[in-house]
Amino acid sequence: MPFSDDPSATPFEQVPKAVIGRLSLYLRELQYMLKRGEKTTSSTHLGRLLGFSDTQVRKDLAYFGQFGYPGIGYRCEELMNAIKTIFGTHQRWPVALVGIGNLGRALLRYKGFSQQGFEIVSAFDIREELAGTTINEISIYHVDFLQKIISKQQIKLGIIAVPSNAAQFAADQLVEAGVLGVLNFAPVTVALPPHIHTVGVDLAIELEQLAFSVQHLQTPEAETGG
Amino acid sequence: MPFSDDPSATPFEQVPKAVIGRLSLYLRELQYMLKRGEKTTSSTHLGRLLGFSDTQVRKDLAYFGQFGYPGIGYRCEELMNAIKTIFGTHQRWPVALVGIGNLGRALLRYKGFSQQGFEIVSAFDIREELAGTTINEISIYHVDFLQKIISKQQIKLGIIAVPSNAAQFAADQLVEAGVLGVLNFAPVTVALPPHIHTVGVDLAIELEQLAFSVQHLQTPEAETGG
DNA sequence: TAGATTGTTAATCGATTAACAATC
DNA sequence: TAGATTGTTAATCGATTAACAATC
Repeated sequence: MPFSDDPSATPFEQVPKAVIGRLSLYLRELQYMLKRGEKTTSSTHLGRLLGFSDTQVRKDLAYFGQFGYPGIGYRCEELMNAIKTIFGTHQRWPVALVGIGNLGRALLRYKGFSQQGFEIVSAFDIREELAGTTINEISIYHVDFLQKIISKQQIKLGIIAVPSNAAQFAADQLVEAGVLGVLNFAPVTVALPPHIHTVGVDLAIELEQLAFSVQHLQTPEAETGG
Repeated sequence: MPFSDDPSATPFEQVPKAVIGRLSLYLRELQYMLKRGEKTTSSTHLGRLLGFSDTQVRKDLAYFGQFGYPGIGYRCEELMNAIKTIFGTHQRWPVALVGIGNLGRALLRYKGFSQQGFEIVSAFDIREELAGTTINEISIYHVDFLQKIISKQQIKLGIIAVPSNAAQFAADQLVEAGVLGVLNFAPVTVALPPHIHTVGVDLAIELEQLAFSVQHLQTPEAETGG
């Protein structure tokens, strides 16, 4: 019964960043396989679904230990659980959201987060009239209470969905409240202390990448999947 | 007056994919600089804002030609225009949206697209009751009319914001209508012909990446910025 | 057994960085 | 001029791929 504290596992810092991105995709596929009642899969099968080579799938997983059975492949449920453990999403992560505009509202109602082990537990906006209301049973507070509430709830992940000119302020508030990871949907770079992790998602940039490819590239290999 | 058809430029197919991602970030920063009235910048300055080295900024730009002035740096407006030309966003791209749920509605109201040269010109949903309505002045049609409308409007980029189980159908429809690039927000991998470009944005996966970093990584280097 | 498939090593390929002459 | 900064080459570093013994 191999696992992520396998002696053959590579220290996490030495795992290429791209591997972590693909790991999420493997997890997603495994979850669909399980829904369809599939018990086992293989590196070839998983790779074909996602546009990667079988070698790459095996190598990626090998960074974390030995999960497969020669001659058989991988047991879907076992591998899914192993990957969830690597991400820490076998347990629930409470998340805070700042900014209840169009995008913020959509995020509050998005089903996909809870399916992957994340739950937005509190939301904040600067507009007084939103304070005290709820969306999808999630309470909205005035941003003045952000620090107190987030530090009390020991929330470690925050989502920024405010206008660009408020993004740095929102990020600073989150960090002061003890958040360690920030998912930033504002199309602006925020400057944060070195120990804080940031992922930026700029919706227009995603289209830009696509526009470049469509114009200039002939055959797309596997493009960004997450 | 250097430009992207510079003789020193590398063929687009040989440009590393990661470079294109960073190019979008350079463009975004340049636009903010211009708003602030800054006339010139340098590879060091641009790099520091984004967490890249000056060498990397210069090397990235060098794939496309010579845009800088030794001893001076880069003229913001000139470089911005050059990058826009590379992306093709000096002209407007019409875009189609499929799926008017929470996320679709947010995308219809999102200001960021038009700022970067994209415009959602038509939207589609399977629910009869939405057909004929508009959001943000964008007409919503029944998905039965998707092919006719998109091919007539010669739309080349499509956005998928439907539930996972409808994503493959939506993608197929878009491709049949002549779309060449698909931005997919459904948390599922869609299978498409080899000449079609896809970018997948899975909101939960972004949080997963963050969760991994927060748990296992000490000092984040520059993380995904777009 | 034969066929399938793993985990791992070594070889290849690609991307980043350091260094520096050329330029303003 | 001296200081700043580019574009580019060569060296380094990192990631992917091919090959294959081991296993079921």
